Amino acid sequence: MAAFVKITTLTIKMPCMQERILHIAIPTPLDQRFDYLLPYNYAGPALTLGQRVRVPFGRRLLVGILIGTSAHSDIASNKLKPILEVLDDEPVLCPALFALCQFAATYYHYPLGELFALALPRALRQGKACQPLTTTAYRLTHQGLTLAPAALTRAPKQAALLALLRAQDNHTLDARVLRQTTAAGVITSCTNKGWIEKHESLTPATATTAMTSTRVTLNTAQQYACQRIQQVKDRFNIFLLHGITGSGKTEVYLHCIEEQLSVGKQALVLVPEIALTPQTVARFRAFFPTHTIEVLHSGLTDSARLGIWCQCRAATIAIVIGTRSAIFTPLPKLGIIIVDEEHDLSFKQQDSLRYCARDLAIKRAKDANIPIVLGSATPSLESYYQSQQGRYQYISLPARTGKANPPTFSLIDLRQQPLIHGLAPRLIEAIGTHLQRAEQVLLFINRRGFAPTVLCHSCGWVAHCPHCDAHLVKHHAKARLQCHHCGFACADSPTCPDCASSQLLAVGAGTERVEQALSELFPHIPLIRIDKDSTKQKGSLSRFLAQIHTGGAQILVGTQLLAKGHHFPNVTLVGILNADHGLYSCDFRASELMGQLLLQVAGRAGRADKPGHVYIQTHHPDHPVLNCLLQQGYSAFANLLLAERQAACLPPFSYLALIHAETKQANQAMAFLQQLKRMLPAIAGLECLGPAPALMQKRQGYYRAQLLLQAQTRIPLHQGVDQIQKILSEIKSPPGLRLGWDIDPKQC
DNA sequence: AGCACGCCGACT
DNA sequence: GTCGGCGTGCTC
Repeated sequence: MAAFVKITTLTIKMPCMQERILHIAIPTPLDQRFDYLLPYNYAGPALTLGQRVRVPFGRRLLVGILIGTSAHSDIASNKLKPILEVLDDEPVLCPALFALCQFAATYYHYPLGELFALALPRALRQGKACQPLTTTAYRLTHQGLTLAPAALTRAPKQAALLALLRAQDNHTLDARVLRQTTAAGVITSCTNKGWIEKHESLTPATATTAMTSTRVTLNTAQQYACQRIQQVKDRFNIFLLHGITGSGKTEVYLHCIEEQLSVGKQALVLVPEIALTPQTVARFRAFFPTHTIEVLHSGLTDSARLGIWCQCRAATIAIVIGTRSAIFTPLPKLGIIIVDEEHDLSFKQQDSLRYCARDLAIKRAKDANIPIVLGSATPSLESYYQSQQGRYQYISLPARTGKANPPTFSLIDLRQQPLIHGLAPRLIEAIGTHLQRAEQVLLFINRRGFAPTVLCHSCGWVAHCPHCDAHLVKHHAKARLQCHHCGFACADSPTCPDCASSQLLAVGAGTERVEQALSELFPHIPLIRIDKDSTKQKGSLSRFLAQIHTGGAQILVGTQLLAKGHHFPNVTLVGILNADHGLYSCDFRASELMGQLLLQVAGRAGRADKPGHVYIQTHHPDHPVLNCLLQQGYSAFANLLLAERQAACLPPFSYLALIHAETKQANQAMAFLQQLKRMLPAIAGLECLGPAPALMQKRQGYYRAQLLLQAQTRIPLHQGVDQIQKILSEIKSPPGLRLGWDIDPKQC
C-alpha cells in the first residue's frame, strides 16, 4: 500500500491547471494507484476526493475513485489516458468514510480500489447516479377511471385490478402491494392499454406513526451508565457496557442516542447478523417515533440500498441500524456509534476483506471524535482487557431489570452414562418434570442434521466429503449425507459403499436426532426445531418464534439461531448438550467462545418470575475453566482466560497476522509458504510461525496452509507483512495459487 | 481479477 | 484449413 500517497486535504480547488494528473483507485487486485489525465476542455463538476470517475482501463471501462491530484506522474506521459467522466457532483464517500477506507486498506493490506468497491453499494459501483429511494406505485389514468365495466367482461383479472385501484386513495396503490394480488401480465396489459400508469415518488424516510415514544424508567445502574457516557458525549471515548442478559443495555443505547439526536446528530448501531430482527428494530422505532430510522441488511435490493446510502449521506436519516457492512455508511453528522454484542464473531468478515467492523467502528469514532459504546453480556477478552488497562471505560449493569432471578446451573457428568440420542437420563428426567409443570424447555445443540457422521460397523468406513477434510453429516429428513463446508451432498445409502454391510451407525447427535428422540420420549408435547434447515423458508423463523411465544410449542430444539437475541419468558429449563467442544480445541479462542455461548443460551431462561435451570452435559465436570465460569461468573472466567493468553503470549498480549494460501494441488500451498518464510529477513520483535495446514486442511477442493506472524507490538508485525508483500511482488507464484491476509485473525 | 494474445490438438 | 484449450502478460 506504500504506493498510495497520504492524503491530507479533501477538497481540490478547481480549476487547477498545474495539477492535471489524477490519481485514481481502480477496483482491481493490483495494489497500486493509476494516473489519468484531466482533459484540457474539462467542464464537469469541481473535483473533490472521493468522487467517482469513469475511466478506460485496459480494454474495459471501470468506475474508480479520485484519491489525489498532482502536477507530475511517474508514468510516461504517452501511456496516460484521460478520464472519461466525473460521475458525482458531491463525492459518494463523505470525508470520514474516505479516510476510513484508506485506513482499512492500509491496515488490512487490501487494495484500496477493491476496498472502495466493497464499501460502496453495488449500484454506485456500477456507475449509477446517487438518488434517494423512490417508491413505484400504479395509478388509474383518466381513461381507466371512466372505462365502462362492460368493456372488460372477458378480462375478469383486469377488471378486478381496476376495481381495486378505484377503491384506493388517489386511485393509487404501491407496486409491491399490487404485485402480491395481481399477476405481472395483468398489470402490463392494463399499462399498455393506457388504463393505469406507473408513478415514481420519493419514499418518505420511515418514521413510526405512533406519536408518543414508549419508554421505561431507568434503574440506578442504567442512569449511572447514561450519565457516564453523556458526561463526555462530544469527545472520543470508548465505553465497554458490560450488562448481563436482561439488564437493559438497549435502554442505555436509546437514551445516549436520544441525546445526540436532540442536537441534530446521527447515530450508527451495529448489531450481529443474527440479532437484526424486526423486534430489535421495532424497539428503536417505538422509542423514536418522530425520527427516521433505516435498517441495512443483506436482504435489501440494490436500489433500496442505494436510496438509504444517499439519504444517509444527505443526513436525512437519523439512525442507521445494520450489520457489519453498515460501518461503511456515509454519515456526515455522526454523533455516536453503538456496537451491540461486541464480542460477536459476525463482526469479523471471514472472506475477501477480512475486516472487523467493531475495530473499524472504534477507528471511525476516534477520527470523528465521538463516543462509541461497546455493549455485551460477555465482552470479548480483547475489550475486557482494554477496559482493565484503562483504555476503555468500563461500565457494568449488574442486575436484571424486573424481578427475574439469574438461572441456576447444574453440570451433568456424561462419563459412563448411557446416552439416549445424545441425552443423559438425568436431563430427560428434568425435562419431564418441567414439561409436567406446563413450562417450556429449550435444548441447545450446536450441530444441525441428524448425526455428525456415519460409520460402518463392519469395515470401519466413515462418510467423508470428497472436497473437504470433513465428515458428511447425516440428514434424516432429506435422506442425504451433506458436507456443511462445501455444497456436496449424496444419497444416504442403507448399505456401506465399501463392504455392502447394512450395519451403518449414525455417530453422535444433531438437532434432528434430538428432535426425534424427544418426540418419542414425550409423544404428546408440541415441539419445534429451529436451525438453518428448518428455517430456510422465508418468514418461517418468525412464525416459529410466534408459536413459541403463544405456547404453541413446549420443547424447543435448536442451534445458535435460538441462542441469540430472542427472549422466551416461559422457558425454565435450558439444556446444553455438548459443552466440551470448547474445552479442548486447537483454536485458542474456543474456550472464550464456549463461555460466551453458554451464558447466552442460559440467558434465555428465567426471564419471568419463574427461576431458570441450566443443565450442561459434559465429559469434564471438573474442568477449571468451566467451573470458574459457573461458580464465579464471567469476569472471573475472563480473568482466568486472560492469564492463560498472557502465559501463551496470545492476543491481546500479542498481535497476529496470518497469510493463507490455497491450491488445488496437495502440498503446493505448504511448499510455497515455506519458500516465502525462507526469504523473509529477520525482523526484531517479530516471530514467523509455520507454515501449518489450516484448521481444515482441505476445503472445497483446495488445500490450505497458513503462515502466522506474531509480534508484541503492531510495528514489527506490519513491517513483516510489508516485507512479505514485497517478496510476493518480486517472485512469481505458482498458477492457481490463492493468497490472502488475515490481520488480527479470530481463529488460527 | 479480467481480458487479450499466442501457440498447438480435434473437428466441419 | 478453423475452433478452442489454457499459458503469459498487461492494465495509468
